[in-house]
Amino acid sequence: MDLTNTWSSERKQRLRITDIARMTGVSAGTVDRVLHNRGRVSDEKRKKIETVIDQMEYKPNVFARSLSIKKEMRFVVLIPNVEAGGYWEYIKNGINKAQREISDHGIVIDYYYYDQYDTQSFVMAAEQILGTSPDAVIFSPEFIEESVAFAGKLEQNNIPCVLVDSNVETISCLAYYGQHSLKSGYTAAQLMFTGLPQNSTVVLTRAVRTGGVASNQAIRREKGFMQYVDEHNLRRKYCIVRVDLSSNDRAKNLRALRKVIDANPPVAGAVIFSSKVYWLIENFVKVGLTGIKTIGYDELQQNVAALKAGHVSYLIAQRPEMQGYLVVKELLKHLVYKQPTYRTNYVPVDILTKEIVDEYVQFNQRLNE
Amino acid sequence: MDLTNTWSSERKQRLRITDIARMTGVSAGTVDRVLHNRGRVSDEKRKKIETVIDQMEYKPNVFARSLSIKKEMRFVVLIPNVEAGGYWEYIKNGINKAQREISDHGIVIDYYYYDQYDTQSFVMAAEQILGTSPDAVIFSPEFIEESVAFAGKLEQNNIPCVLVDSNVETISCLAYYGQHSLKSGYTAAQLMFTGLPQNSTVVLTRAVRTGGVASNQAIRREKGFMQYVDEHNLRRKYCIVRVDLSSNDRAKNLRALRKVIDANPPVAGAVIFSSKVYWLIENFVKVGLTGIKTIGYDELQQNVAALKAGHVSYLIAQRPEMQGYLVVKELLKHLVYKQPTYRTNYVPVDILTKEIVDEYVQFNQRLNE
DNA sequence: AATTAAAATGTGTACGCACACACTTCAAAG
DNA sequence: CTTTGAAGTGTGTGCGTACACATTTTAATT
Repeated sequence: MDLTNTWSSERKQRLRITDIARMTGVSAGTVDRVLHNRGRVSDEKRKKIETVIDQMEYKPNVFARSLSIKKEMRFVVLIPNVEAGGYWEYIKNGINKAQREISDHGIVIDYYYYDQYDTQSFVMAAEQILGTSPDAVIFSPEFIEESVAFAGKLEQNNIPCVLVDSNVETISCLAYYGQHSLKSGYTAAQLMFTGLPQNSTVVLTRAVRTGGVASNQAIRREKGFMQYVDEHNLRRKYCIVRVDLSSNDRAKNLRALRKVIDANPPVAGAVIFSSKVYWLIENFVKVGLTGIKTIGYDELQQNVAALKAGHVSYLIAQRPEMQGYLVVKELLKHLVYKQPTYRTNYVPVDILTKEIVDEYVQFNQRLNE
Repeated sequence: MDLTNTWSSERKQRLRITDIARMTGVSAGTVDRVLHNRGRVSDEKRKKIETVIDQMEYKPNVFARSLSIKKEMRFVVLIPNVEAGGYWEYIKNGINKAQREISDHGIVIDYYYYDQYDTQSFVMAAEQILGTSPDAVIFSPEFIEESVAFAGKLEQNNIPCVLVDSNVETISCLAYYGQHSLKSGYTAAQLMFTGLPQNSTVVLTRAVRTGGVASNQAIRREKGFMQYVDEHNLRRKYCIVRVDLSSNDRAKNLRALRKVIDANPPVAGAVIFSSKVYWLIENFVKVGLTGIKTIGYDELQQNVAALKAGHVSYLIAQRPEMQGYLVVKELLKHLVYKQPTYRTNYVPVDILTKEIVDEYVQFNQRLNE
């Protein structure tokens, strides 16, 4: 059965449901039932309609489709507290952009926050969210066990969820968007040791919670970094020391840093496995240590300023707005458009230098307008 | 006049045109006239309506809007011949993605191609395009003078145009998307010389047209590269030699390369300022030169293979699908949605290593699905 | 005051899809 | 031969905007 001729002659527009109906001698309702597998159609007509749909490659008009679908759903976002200019503000901006796009579907997004350094705050927020029975949840699994538990309860209640920034492989969710932290750490090492004078010291720093635990991301980044070190037998050529920084006691941090630096001259490089290099830099200035190779993460305004001032050699970035945006879009794809999704989606490891950072930032900004 | 209360109580949905009409005691038609500045509305009512629109931040439903707009337009694309697996195929894939999204508007895209090495082919295609009076043109201004002339004629005929990949600042067009070639060349140099043993040779190669002219992009990249060299006084420490490669005579290229390499030992690095590093690598293998630092451009499959095999040290990429996609979307923004656009839009300089290239490629692919 | 044109405003329909509901057919049970 | 209910099929309306067209109001002119 070749229907191409019947068709193309009458109408150069795109194939509509009513066209298919006319061509197969049925009504639009029947075609609709076939398209959505709603049953209640005789085998004979179903096959005929399916043939036309396939042969003529029917694609629904997305605008009409979106207009007529009214979902009236509520998505909930659970992320660490958003401080102005901090990493999570970028993620949130991306989510906001997606929200603007989908608000016409009748979808609203509610935010809940937790304290990155306080497990209980996460557990309580999660509890609270479950009480409101949302249609979907977006969250960042900073605390592994608690996140697994939360995801389990969501699954029990048939609430789909997606992960952002940090990944926990054992969680069965719709999708994850974030960076391959191991590789980003590996890359940091690559940049650090290329051309670095031998017999010098490299300082690794991490932010730690009370109890001395670093974040998932920080741990994996360091692991990636050390993987490079070991693969290239660099422990023999360099002295690599780690300093843990706490989020509250700045004076103590400065002392610890100073001690390590004084004990291991000459320091030739430093990395911070969290998003606040600019703060590390401030400390280096206080200690009187300048002109060393420094690597940090994320294109926060203050980091970018430090990069452009020459105090930071490289920033490794991870398109946070994109992460936030895509994570929402993925829910839409699944819940509204019923399309398949990928579970694990790595965002690229972006390497920034002072010369190319401006275009990077501007590009992301314009994309997010 | 505060209308918020009147409103929020009756309806929690988004504000519609008919709501505004009801609230101001007019019909939807009048509101529509105000929204689109079509005149034919008394000052009194216009002001009243405008007040409500502003105060209540009316935003049209994009889906309804898109559905009712039927533009029936034809965009024309003029780019260099697309070879399978080549750079332009990526740009085209991005354009295709945009086309899929906007085909529901009734917009079609026609392709015209020219030979990158033949000015006349561009001129003739341009002529031909003008004859079909398209609604907009997307093109890549490889040949500067001829492109300026083309853009001038388009302007005379009130046909908006956008530039992709290569920029010509004197052309007044709606938008340009592409990479800041100077900075990408500068970055190549940075990567090349960091950690490179002194008193060695770096080979720069370019593809040239008949007549010995290199492409805009290649010229600017080399300029950026040499800018870095001069800023860091590297001519004293390194021997930098250039080899021009022609597109047709491969045997000759090999001889030229061999000659330069033999005359300037030891060669420690090589750059190719066009998208076919993999081909340069093949020649190096033939010459018996391996283990040197090599830098090339664009994530072509063959380049990626060479990168992952360790034959290429870095690739510099420029999101070609994104360029193609955004350039079409920019036309839409202007012609259909009448929103303002930016003239110059630089795509980031992406630095790829063998470890992170996979995520980069996959991310782009999924975005382009 | 009547006529007429222009300005102002209202009405109705198309856009294409989704879905509720009404209607028809038909076979099995009474 | 009717009744009954399920399976199969068609009709109609809403989604919110854009725009053509019809209608009413206003102002200018005779």
